[in-house]
Amino acid sequence: MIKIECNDFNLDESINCGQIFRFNKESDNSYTIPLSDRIINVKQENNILIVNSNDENNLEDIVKVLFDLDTDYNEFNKVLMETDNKLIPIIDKCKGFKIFRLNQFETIISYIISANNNVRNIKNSVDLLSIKYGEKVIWNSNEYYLFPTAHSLKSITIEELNSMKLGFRSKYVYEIINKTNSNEIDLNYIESIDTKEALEYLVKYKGIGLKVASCILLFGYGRYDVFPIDTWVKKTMTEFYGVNDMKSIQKIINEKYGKYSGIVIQYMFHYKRNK
DNA sequence: GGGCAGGTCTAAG
DNA sequence: CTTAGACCTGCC
Repeated sequence: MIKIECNDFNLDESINCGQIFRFNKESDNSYTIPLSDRIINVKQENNILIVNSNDENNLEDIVKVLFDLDTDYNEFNKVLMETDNKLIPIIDKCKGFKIFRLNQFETIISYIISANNNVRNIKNSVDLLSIKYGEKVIWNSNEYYLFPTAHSLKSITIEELNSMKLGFRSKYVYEIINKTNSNEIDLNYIESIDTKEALEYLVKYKGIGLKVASCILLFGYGRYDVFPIDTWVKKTMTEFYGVNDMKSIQKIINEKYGKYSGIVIQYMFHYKRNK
């Protein structure tokens, strides 16, 4: 067990705002989360995170990266509230919220599945994939499953993906798996290019539109300057600025929130969805 | 039973 | 280049 000090972090809010699909809330109010290579269990007590894992190697650093603990969000929030006073009540509600840094391949697959889908179904499909193809971890005599790697999915068929309730998205996921395995899609390369290029790189693939690509870059690559505009953000923008069409919404977000757009949008998502 | 859920693809103008 | 329809699935 390790303890990590965390200031201005709210685990509950951050984990329940839809950015991560695979987690379990335990009876003691802790959360169990499968990461790329291990299972962690996290509980927050004030400004201390109590973290357990089946693998404590480098655990503190991994948790800090996962929850973006070393980034000072107060600084962003201050600038944003000065730029746009409409954000003040939203940011006030989102105190302690952090953008998670998730496994990149898992993020790509999960957000392709998210298109025109609901959270219950998304979680169900991602869990089915993990149980069937992910590495099993036994910890404290419980069974957990990591999200599968592209390599471990190399022989999956469209029919199997259909049986995991991916629906019309099966063919998209199938293509991403194969192109990742053939190195046509290079997840490390995306790290090296700027956000605009990375968006163009991702939207070439079927099933990845601007929204999904933005989520991949926000949660898989920590690019705060993307803006994944979904139904909730649209509703917030309509409420605040009376605009409906994507072009106007994009323009306002880009001009007002700039390099922090991704964070603002996540705040809006949280604000509107829980209203 | 129709509508909807963190959109995207496709065909048509 | 822009835009309306269709789309798997499960749950309300």
